[in-house]
Parts: sequence; structure tokens; C-alpha cells
Amino acid sequence: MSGIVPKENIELFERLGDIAALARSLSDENRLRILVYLADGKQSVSRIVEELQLSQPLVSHHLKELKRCLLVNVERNGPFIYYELADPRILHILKDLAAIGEELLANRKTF
Amino acid sequence: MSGIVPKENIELFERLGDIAALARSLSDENRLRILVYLADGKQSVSRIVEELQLSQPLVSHHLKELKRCLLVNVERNGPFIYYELADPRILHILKDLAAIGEELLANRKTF
DNA sequence: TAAATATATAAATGTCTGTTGATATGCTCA
DNA sequence: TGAGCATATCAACAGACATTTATATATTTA
Repeated sequence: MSGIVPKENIELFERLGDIAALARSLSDENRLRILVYLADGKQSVSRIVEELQLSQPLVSHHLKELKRCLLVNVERNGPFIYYELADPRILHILKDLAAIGEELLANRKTF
Repeated sequence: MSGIVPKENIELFERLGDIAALARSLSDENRLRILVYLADGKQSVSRIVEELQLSQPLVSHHLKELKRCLLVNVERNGPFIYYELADPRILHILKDLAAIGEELLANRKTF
């Protein structure tokens, strides 16, 4: 960089890998459905499967990915395994993304 | 859904497709580098190519994707084509993502 | 221990996507 | 008009990923 980048943005540059990984895990609609569903509180896998009408292996797969990115916490209770949001701010991020998306659509210059 | 989901989250559910698409465009590190570089103001393609040390077709490809998601605006000036951030709040989102990522790492329960 | 349920994992597949190298398009100037 | 630069597009390829089907692991109960 030419040295004209504000310091705060330079900090960003060093974290772009992590940011991209986070955004990647938010880039699948089914994973987002799971996250938003978990906003109500911890849920078992079977519950998620029922509610979201997804196959059980698919839900497990996505939960694994969400766990890998630390977006959810896991807890076993008997035969059930409960997943919960690791941080409620995740929902805020989704709402911010929705707001920006809406605004971008409203302000777009090319139709 | 069982009706136990807060209304504001129900609104989210209807926009998950758009949110996922937005997150998807933020899920590539090179695209993020471009966005952060554009935070300084509009830049020509060749400038981006030089600064980020990426091939010119690759930069064009990513810019096309960013434009498709309305994250950047395009403007021609002679032989040069300038790209700029469509909304400065995009940077805020990146910073929020970085902050959450950091917090998730700090608070993770499984090591 | 056997059966039943809950969840995870494995294998296979088709699709998407990031990247490269080559080429086309568009603009400017001589 | 032709040469040269800036940018976009195309073709090809490799790797990633979402999804499905089938199977394995773990827990509870009879």
C-alpha cells in the first residue's frame, strides 16, 4: 500500500482472511436459516430438521461448519445434542447485512 | 416456524437469500482487499492491479462480482474505469465482522 | 444385550467459483 | 487509420462446496 490508507483500515487488512471465513459461513441460506432459528434459544438437531425441513445429514453438515467457525456452541443432553448461538451479535450482523442490502438496492445507479 | 419466533426475526427469514448473496460476495479475501482499498476513494482497475498485485483479469472478475451485488459503483473517465464503494457502511460491516470474529475466538468454549 | 432413537460421518455427485492465459473491445493520440 | 494502452470477456481447469444416500456411532430403555 502507498501509505495513504488510514490506520484503522490497515488493521482491517490484516484480518481479511478471518473476515472472509466468517462471511463464507454466512453465505449459505440454509445456514442462515439455522442461525436465525437458533435465535430463539438452543435447539436439538432433530428440532432443526423438523422446523426447517432439511435432511438430517444436511443439518449436521451445516452445524459442523457453523461450529467450526465458532458461530454456535454445542451441548449434549442425553441422546439429544443442542446447538445455540455463540453470540447474539451474530443476529445484529445479519440485520445490518439486510439493511445494507436494502439500501444498496434502493440507491443503485444502474438499472 | 412454530410461531415462537420474534417478528423481527421473521422479517429476517424473508431476506436470508439476499443476505446470503451479500455475505457470499464478502467471502473472498481478494474481494475484501479490493473493497478496503476502495475505502480511500475511487480507483482505476490498473491501480488496483498494481497495489494488490493481482492479475488484471482476476481484478476485473472480482469487480464484476462486486458490481453485481451493488457493492461498488463504476464510472468511466477516458480510457480508465473507476470503481468506488457504493456505500461506506460496507466498511462498518467488515469491522463488525472482524470484531465478532475476534470475540468468538476469545470466548470459544472448545479448544 | 437387543431394539430404537438421535446424531455424525462417509462416499459419491453435480455445481459453483477462483484463477490463469489468451483474446477481444474500447479509448486516445499520433 | 493505426498503434498502444486500459479493461473486459472467454475458455479451460482445479478445487471447494452443497446435497443425497447409506452407514456408523452414541445413548436410552426394555
